[in-house]
Amino acid sequence: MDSQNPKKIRPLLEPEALDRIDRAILVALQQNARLTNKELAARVGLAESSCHERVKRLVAGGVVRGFHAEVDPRALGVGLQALVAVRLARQTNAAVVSFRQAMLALNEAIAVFHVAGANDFLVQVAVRDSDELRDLILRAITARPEVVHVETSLIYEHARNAGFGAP
Amino acid sequence: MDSQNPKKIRPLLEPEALDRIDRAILVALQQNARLTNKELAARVGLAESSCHERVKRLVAGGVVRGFHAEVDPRALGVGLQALVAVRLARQTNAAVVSFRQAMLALNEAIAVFHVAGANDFLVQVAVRDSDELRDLILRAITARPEVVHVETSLIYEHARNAGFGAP
DNA sequence: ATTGAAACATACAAGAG
DNA sequence: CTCTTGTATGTTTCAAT
Repeated sequence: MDSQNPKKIRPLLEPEALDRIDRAILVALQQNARLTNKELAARVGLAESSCHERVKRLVAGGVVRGFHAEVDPRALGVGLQALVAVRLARQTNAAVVSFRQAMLALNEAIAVFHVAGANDFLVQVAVRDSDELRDLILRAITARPEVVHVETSLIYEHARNAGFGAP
Repeated sequence: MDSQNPKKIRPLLEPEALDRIDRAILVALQQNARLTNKELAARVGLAESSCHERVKRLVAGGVVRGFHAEVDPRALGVGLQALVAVRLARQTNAAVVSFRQAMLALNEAIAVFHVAGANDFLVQVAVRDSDELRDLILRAITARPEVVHVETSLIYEHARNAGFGAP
């Protein structure tokens, strides 16, 4: 980890810290990304033009990575969710990359965590029922040669924190 | 679990299945919730007014739960994320509810999974550094009387699946 | 359900205080 | 940062199909 040998020249985002208003904007847009600039400006106590500028800066600077609609999985007929903990035989780069890609290629996968700990991956999946879950795990996970251990936990509830980054 | 004693009368969402166009709308809005209605209509091959109606229906019917901005945690100075697996002493309703609420009250918590398996909860947290992580866990999790076991996994990467519900 | 067009609102850019 | 002006763009309603 030599500072003279930077492996990744990352965009460095924002050297200047985000002020109180920026944070208020981020909190508001996390809760409702479809707020009009007008409403947003009123909430954070700014003129519309200033607010508009700030939002543009936050998006352009990569502070805001995107805007996403949250869809109820039950509406898509997949009311059963699970977290599948996976341990690989060896944590080589090739194994990690190929497993990760395979998981993201699954329509049933909602999110993939690559972690350091007892397991290597946690894959959040949504399926119709337990039959589909079993089938998915056997077909798409257990069957992979790099996988040596799988442990499944049904998800009762998945709550997101509304105001992340508030104070 | 008597069917004559339903604990929750849930909205029942949509009895009618979502058609191909609805799904296309959902996929598009998951990837970019800030698509203009105009662009969205063009993508799914509908007139603006029809598309607008459908989106309204999907939101009103609870199929779309909300629109959220995704914020880069590094921009907020919290570049270290972890998944904290927690086991409770007893899985009573009181213990589960109070632990859940306590976790969601933490600004460091991004998401809380209540699961069935070896553990009872998985809490996704974002902190500045490992010192803050240790402090958070000791102060807000381990210290709780209902908690009997905690296991922390650092998150190397958290990838979201773009087109959930595609086919 | 879907449509096109009118009526309304907003976003966005640029310049001045 | 705020205010303003201006224009382009987008949203929303509605009668008709």
